[in-house]
Amino acid sequence: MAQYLAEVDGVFVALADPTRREVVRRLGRGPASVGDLAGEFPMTLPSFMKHVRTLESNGLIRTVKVGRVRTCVLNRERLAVVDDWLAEQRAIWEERTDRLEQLVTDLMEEQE
Amino acid sequence: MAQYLAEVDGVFVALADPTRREVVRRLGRGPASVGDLAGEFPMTLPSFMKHVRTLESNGLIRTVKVGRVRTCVLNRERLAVVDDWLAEQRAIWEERTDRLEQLVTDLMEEQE
DNA sequence: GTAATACTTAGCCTCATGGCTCAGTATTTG
DNA sequence: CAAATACTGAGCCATGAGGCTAAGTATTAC
Repeated sequence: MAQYLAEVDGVFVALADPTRREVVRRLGRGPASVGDLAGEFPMTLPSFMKHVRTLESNGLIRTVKVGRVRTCVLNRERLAVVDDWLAEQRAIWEERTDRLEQLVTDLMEEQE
Repeated sequence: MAQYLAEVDGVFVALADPTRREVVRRLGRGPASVGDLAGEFPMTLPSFMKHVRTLESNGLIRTVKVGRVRTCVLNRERLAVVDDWLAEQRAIWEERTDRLEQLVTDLMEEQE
């Protein structure tokens, strides 16, 4: 469970960076080499590689090196961590019988 | 659209911190004062307040101060930003006709 | 009206993040 | 085999995030 928490944290942290989210999006269209991916971002290769490693160490992508080219592949199942977290939030909300926040929110909007 | 990107970024950044995710979860059960929320975390009130402000400025919660007590309320709709992002990823994936990554992933697993 | 409560503000400190350069290493290519 | 390619490793640097203390303000309680 502490393990689980660490995993959730890693995934959210990995996705908190716009470059990394863009890599995930790009890899959604299909695998790509580090070099090709890097070409789409305004930074040097070593800098970009850090993002690749972050994504890989948090399980969002997998990579393989063949010859001198490292190919990156999206690990779609990993996005389920985010999905699950959202589902959990919804479940907590749905447990509630009252809907106090709606009331409060409405009151707050009236003040504007 | 740049506006949209900034919003997505803010929400992901806000959720990248475990304390803030926990606050979101806690507020899912109902509104709470800053003091009550802070009591659940091992940090000082000023430190905790920064998290509250981050959540509020990124639209994940709303707060109102009545007398000397500031009450926090979850803004559930804001989680849709994450939901939408995930849906977008799924849509990108589903556009694809081939399923090359599955092949690559399978090949990689065989190597282990 | 004094004291306690519940934040707020200001300012400081440390470490992690994200970017860079420069110098490898390993693979192709010509 | 020499040169180009595609990373990789090491190390530096600036910024910002997240934590702290100390002091201040506004409300409420006694």
